[in-house]
Amino acid sequence: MINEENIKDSTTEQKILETAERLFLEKGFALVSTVEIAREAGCNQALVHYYFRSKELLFQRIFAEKLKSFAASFFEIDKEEGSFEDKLRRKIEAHFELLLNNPRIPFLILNEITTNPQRIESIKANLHNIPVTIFNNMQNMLEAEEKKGTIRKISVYDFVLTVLSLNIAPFLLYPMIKTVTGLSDTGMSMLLQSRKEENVRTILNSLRP
Amino acid sequence: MINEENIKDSTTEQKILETAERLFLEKGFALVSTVEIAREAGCNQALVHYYFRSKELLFQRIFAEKLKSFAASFFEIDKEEGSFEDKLRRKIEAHFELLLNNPRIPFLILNEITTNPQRIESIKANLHNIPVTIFNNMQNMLEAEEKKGTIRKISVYDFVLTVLSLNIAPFLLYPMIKTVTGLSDTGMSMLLQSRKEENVRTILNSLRP
DNA sequence: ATTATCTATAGATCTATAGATAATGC
DNA sequence: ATTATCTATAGATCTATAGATAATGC
Repeated sequence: MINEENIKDSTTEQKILETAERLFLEKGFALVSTVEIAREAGCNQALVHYYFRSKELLFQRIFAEKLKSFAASFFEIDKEEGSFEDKLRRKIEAHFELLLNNPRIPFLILNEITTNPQRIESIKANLHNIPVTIFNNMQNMLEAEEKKGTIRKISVYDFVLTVLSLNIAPFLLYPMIKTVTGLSDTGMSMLLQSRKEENVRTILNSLRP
Repeated sequence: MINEENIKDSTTEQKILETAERLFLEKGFALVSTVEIAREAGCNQALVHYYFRSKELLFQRIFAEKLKSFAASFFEIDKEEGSFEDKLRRKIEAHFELLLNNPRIPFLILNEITTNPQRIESIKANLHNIPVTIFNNMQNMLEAEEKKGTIRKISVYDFVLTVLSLNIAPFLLYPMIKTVTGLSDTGMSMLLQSRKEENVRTILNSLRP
């Protein structure tokens, strides 16, 4: 039996999409041309427009998908049981794991939001009210723990920003860290791997009363 | 007595430099054209090249200066006396204050390093071996405290990355935070102001044994 | 004389589309 | 017939420079 997915993966359309994704993640929207996408995909430049109409639409499609993965890993409700600490650890690690598998997502999102602020609205629409729900959930958890005396008082916004800061920064700073430390690719992936644990420790420690 | 500085500030050359700085900080190198710089500076486009030869040279000049401020606030040796905690607090706050006064520096540096990796080498050259000295100093301080039992064991790299992550992220995420929270400019500057204290608390707390 | 400013333009992109040709599906 | 692919090109940039003109400093 032939796998339809595999056949489709080898079409020109799919190749253009994959190439565009790679290039956009590498350089951001503005620095990638449809000429370059076509060249790297091994096809004619007109085909990029034939399949995706415009550079903007091609980008939006990729961007929306990446944004969704990112948000999902961060805002997903954790249904599994466990202590506050266990659940928190799982949340941080799941988010960090997504970034390990998609290390350029933070740059793409940041770059696009900063240089093209009106795109934020489409982001908000894309996420619906998931963030609000999660913020509320998280706030309840934090307040409950605080009452139990197991953690210090902290606003849910500060808390979320701390987690986000610690998790995305190593990926944003990747090129700088690599140069300053002189580490190889293997060395860098070991550094990132150990950073996951360090972030969990830092966050849990910082919450203590 | 006439102030020469003020006269120079009003020259076309100075106006081009200031406009370019504002625009580069706002959008990064690639998204700013010399046409736009000239228009906003109120002069002819050819003048941008007359005074600065090329867009690249104009950018480098601005970039080098911004990078220097950023590095200085982070790597400056703290000569004042005080406890480990006091010195650390001063360091974190000084860095955060610089960012409050130059909120777009992290974006500029990050964007430029990511899209133009070979520029990192010039950065390294620019900083000489200041970072190494500071890393060593910091490591000694951390080890001494660890021996006293006042803080947990932590590598100096992890520690620096934590401080950097927490301090730069609020500025990088500024547009996103503003949209998600719906805060006004005043509200945002209050949030950032309180974030400084929160970062100090988070970092000190996270170091406890 | 020298420096500052402008006009005009060469040459290199880049996006998007029109229209021709080739490949594929009934 | 329909879909995929290519050639060619219009129209809009953008950077950088050549060369003319205006302003300023001796």
